[in-house]
Amino acid sequence: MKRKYWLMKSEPSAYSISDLERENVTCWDGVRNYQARNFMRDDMQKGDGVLFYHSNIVPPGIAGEAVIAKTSYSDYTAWDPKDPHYDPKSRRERPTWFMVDVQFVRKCREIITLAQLKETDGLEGMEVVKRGSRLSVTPVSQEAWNIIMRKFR
DNA sequence: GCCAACGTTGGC
DNA sequence: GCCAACGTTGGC
Repeated sequence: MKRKYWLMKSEPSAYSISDLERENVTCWDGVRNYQARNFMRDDMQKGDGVLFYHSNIVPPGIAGEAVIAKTSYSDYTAWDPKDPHYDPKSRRERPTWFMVDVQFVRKCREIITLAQLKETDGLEGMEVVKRGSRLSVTPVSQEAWNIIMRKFR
């Protein structure tokens, strides 16, 4: 299957690119949005490229590159009443929420800021540059990926 | 801290 | 099934 590309948001106060660098691999738990879940559950394949995006910080932007290390499986944090993302709707026999494993590839030398992304020709179609975009997992086109990879240098 | 945008919930 | 109220996200 052809390699696909994604942008995944995280608040660095909760989990940053440096946390991923230290851990190497992490499970992307806590996603509680159906559209984002569907992308993870149905479309992500091992080896897909990931833009690791820092949200809710100044400045927001792409902080590094990662790769999908494991396809989706049940997000067990939904079953834990003590977890902040606990969801009683999700049953073990019929899980509502899913996660994937994400592996560190590299950090950006400098954050590629949202402002820069908005100014870059060819990235107009990216979800993250659109006004009011809140989806935490979004597909990235091959073209957009290539443009952004050039900015990593 | 503010608030626009958006998703979810629940009464009807 | 509609839609107002509410909660969350996330840029600024």
